[in-house]
Amino acid sequence: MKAMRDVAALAGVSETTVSRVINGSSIVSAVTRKRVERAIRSLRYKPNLVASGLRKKNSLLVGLVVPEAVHFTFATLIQHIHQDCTARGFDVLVGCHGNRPETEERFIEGLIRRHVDGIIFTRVSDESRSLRLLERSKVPMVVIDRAVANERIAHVVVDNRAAGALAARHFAEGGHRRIACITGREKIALCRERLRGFSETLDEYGIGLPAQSVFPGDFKFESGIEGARALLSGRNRASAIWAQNDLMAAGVLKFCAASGIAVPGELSVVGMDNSGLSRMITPALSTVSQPFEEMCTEAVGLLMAAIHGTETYGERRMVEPHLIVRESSAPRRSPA
Amino acid sequence: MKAMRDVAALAGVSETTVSRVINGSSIVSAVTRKRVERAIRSLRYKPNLVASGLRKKNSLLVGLVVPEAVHFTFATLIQHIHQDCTARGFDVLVGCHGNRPETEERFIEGLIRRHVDGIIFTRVSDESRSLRLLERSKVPMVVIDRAVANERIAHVVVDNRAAGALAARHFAEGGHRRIACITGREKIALCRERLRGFSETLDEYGIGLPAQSVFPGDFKFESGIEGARALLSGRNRASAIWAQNDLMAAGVLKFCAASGIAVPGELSVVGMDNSGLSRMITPALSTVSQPFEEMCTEAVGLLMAAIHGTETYGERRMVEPHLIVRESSAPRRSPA
DNA sequence: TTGTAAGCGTTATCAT
DNA sequence: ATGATAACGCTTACAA
Repeated sequence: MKAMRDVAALAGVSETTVSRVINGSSIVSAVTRKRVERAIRSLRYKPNLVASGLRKKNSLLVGLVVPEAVHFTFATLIQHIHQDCTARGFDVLVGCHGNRPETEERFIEGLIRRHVDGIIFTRVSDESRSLRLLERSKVPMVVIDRAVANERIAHVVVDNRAAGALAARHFAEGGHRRIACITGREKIALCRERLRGFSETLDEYGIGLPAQSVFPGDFKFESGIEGARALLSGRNRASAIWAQNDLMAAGVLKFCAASGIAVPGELSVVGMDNSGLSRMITPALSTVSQPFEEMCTEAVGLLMAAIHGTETYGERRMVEPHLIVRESSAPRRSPA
Repeated sequence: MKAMRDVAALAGVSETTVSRVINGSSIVSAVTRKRVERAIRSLRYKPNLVASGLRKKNSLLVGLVVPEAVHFTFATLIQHIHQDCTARGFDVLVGCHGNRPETEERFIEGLIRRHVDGIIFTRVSDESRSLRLLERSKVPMVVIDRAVANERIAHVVVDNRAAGALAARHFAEGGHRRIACITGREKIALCRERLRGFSETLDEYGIGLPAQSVFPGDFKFESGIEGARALLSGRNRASAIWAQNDLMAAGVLKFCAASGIAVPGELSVVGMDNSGLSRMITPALSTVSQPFEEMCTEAVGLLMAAIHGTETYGERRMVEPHLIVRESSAPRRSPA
């Protein structure tokens, strides 16, 4: 691979001058510039980012740590964050921690060794151990999607309480009274927030949410099926279920299809995420949409600010979810 | 950030010795080793991979270039390749080209500047322009999933002809005679291969595949809907449709649900990929499964061989698809 | 077993 | 406007 030295030799100038031409850093006469540019082209010279990174103490690299890649939410984060980062000249190093704290920690440590310029981060859960590691390392970082309130870390989240409220209000205004919820793992703060918003809004309508109407799921399709089985068996079964993500809501629909329960005739179902899935299944899924693109833009914006020296500790960006009503939810037909 | 020099000073040895302790490269006496290790811990020293990479001429970095992240196939590739690479000590730089040749080229060029150790690559299409760039740069690389026969590049593919054959045989043996196909973009060789396997297998059964029974889709959900509309309208409509991916097959099911066409009663549908979606929709989708995990293992294996100096130009690994029959396909009920 | 010195390919500083 | 030189943080001869 050709180096700057070769270009300098061919152009008959010093390496310094070549560097100046490439970086446009300082004034170079028009003639030398032409000569250097010609030499660069003819040698097909490509600057070595490793060397310049070592010297300039940057890497033009952003580390993105997510739980997994095969998952609508995180695939979407990868997509948009990648988009915004490359638009600003940064490449993206992706790490999946598979919800294992050790893996998360190992990965973060690797990013630090690699001197990435910044990190965007969806943690395993409240139990994540990487935080102090990161605070010590002084690498600019932004937490996205799974944040914990009152931490001294910049973070971007959807208003999860509002998300719960949207679903609750939709059901309550539709005349539903026997309302249930399938949650994600309790160790993840946003699941508690969503449930809180859901529950307190039902309260406002004078509708209770007894413990047996809350099924503890894990964000996976199968737990939606299990949740539906639990919430729809026995007497006094639910007439409306909010699943805290679309995958579990799809599980509910699957259970209903298999059990001959009409949706939305006998049961209204709402999910969350507005994943591609929600348009594809039948009936099309009503859902609480997260503005992922906006979240990612905010996250990358915050990170870039931090990279350029702005203090962002504890900064919080909260974006608003909205309800998308499709076919899986409807007002209650007959009175309770 | 602490450097080796600080460790050396604290331990009272030379930087060389510190390096030796860290790399285990050469013999160090037990006592010095202890001293150095203690110094490393107490300073929380982390080796700078940029500096060592510059010197050792490696980066422990693999570039993975795919069309997009929000897509079952490519998300799966990201997941497994990431898994296999990190297991071998490599981090993964992900780039999405969005099926734009310029973006693809720009991204590849960036990877070369960054001196990644290897590249795994799903090209835009047969029209991709990055190939000569890569050949010149001598960066080890492996093409996955969208390969073109007879290129002097290592590649890993599923046997796409066999995939088409599996679907065709399934329909033919089920007594279907009016059989149709929704393809992906013709510029992608694997779509032509799939169609070829499908068509020639139908031939073996004495079943024709007239041009109007082949709908040119684009791998997206919507084109599945359009394809179904086209193939199921008019007289003599298809009794079986193979969509070249699950997304389009889901579109077909959506169209049927909306049009009151019973699946599999009136129409059998088979997809391809065995995406998560296929289990979730109703009826559950029969599909031709690609062994992604195996493909990724092969790809990473090939790449690592190349990185370690083995010549892999033109090497081809072909893995076998298999048919998964779920609810969306069944033998024809009544005689033609 | 340990250390010295040179070098990886850039860029920053200081001269000229 | 251009160049010489040192430095970024590490590893690898080579020497001791």
